[in-house]
Amino acid sequence: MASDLSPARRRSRRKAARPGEIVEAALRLFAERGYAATKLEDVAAAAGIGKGTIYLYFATKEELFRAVVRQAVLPNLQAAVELAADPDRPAADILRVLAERFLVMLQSDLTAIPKLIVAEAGNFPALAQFYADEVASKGMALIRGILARGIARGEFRPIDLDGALPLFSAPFLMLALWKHSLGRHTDIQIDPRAVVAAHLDILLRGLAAKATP
Amino acid sequence: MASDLSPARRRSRRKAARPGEIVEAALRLFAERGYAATKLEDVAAAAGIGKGTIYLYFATKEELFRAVVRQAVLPNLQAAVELAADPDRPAADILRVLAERFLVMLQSDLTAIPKLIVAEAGNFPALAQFYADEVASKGMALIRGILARGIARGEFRPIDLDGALPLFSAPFLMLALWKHSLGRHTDIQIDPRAVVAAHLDILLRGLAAKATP
DNA sequence: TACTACTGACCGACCAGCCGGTAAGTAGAA
DNA sequence: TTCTACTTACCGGCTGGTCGGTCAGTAGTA
Repeated sequence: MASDLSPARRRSRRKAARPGEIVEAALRLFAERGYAATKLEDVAAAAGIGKGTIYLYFATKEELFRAVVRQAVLPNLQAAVELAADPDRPAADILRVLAERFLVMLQSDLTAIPKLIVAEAGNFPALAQFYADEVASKGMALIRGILARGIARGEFRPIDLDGALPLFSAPFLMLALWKHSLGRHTDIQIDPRAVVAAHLDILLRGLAAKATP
Repeated sequence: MASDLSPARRRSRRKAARPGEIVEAALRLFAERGYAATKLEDVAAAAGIGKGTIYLYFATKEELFRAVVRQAVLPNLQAAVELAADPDRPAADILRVLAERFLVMLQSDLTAIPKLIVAEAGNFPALAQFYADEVASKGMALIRGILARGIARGEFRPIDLDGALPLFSAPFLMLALWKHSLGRHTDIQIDPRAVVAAHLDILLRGLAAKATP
């Protein structure tokens, strides 16, 4: 990464690039160790800079945390909203594409964000609220819209929308958490592709209006 | 709780009861704040004793954590295993009873354990491994058995078992995490009963062999 | 008096945040 | 091109506060 400490390049000025590098390094370490157990000194080392430099760009550790969450979350959410807006696609199709995109995201550290939020919600109420409003709330509205459209068009049978809302995302959450916690410490193998395939298979069949061969 | 500090009753406590009281208080605080952010001094206060007393029963904070997890997890797991062992019940029935039991557990703080494990797996590999082997592994074996039996009997259609394994528990995990993190910091209401009902409805229909009216 | 469950002041390691100092880079003059 | 004067990104040793863990002492019991 950006950690080439060779004296030559060390002091090069990169004011514009620094914040992004720091956030990236912080995400990596937060994902691995959690917020409390991550030392800013280590974040600095991982970013290839000195500890003091972090404070040129972020006032406190907490603010760095907020930046990490914001940077990781907002672009992806935006993309998902746009996808779902397409009024011509069948609902089942949209769900499949969303699932596909998740599998790609699962390669990166982005999916550690839910783990961090879950762990630290109690200690950072403001951050929790931000996430609840910006991500959870919008995400649920998104799914609700897709399901409602599917029902309206006769793709899906009528169901209790409120109850069904969390069901689409639950397996994705589980896969994300697994990857960044237990999955690292056991031999049990979970194949995300298989899980997602089974999920779509069972969910779409469970939702389907009467006739599905 | 156990925090009656009236000098009269204070010393009359018996050695046998202490560990359980401490573990109970610790679970409450860990659930609320997470492991790192919980001070042993506060645990002691919540248990109505002095800080030093904790060290009469637990060598370190980490060992107390392990005790909390063990005490919260093992009895419930045992009960679930016994339930699933009943060879006469239809598979769908067993899943319904498990779901029902989860809703009861959700009233207590026990469901904060997954949150703690997810958050701290990276920092306590041994604990993560314990949980992976004792809970995740056994839990998955349990579900696998139930699904396999359902398929063998023609209740369920044949599906990819490995992929479908995590799907049953995913919504429960989500409900547990929601209750102990985001749910505390937002107005969004999620009704666990409705989610579980929708889950069983959709899952069982998605799994069902051909004929389901 | 002897015993023991318990206490809480204290210690030391740890780390977020600070700040005086360093040197990379720049611009203007010659 | 080269020198000098200046700016500022960057560094890392230090401090103050926090908290896990200790232990000499207290109070209840027999």
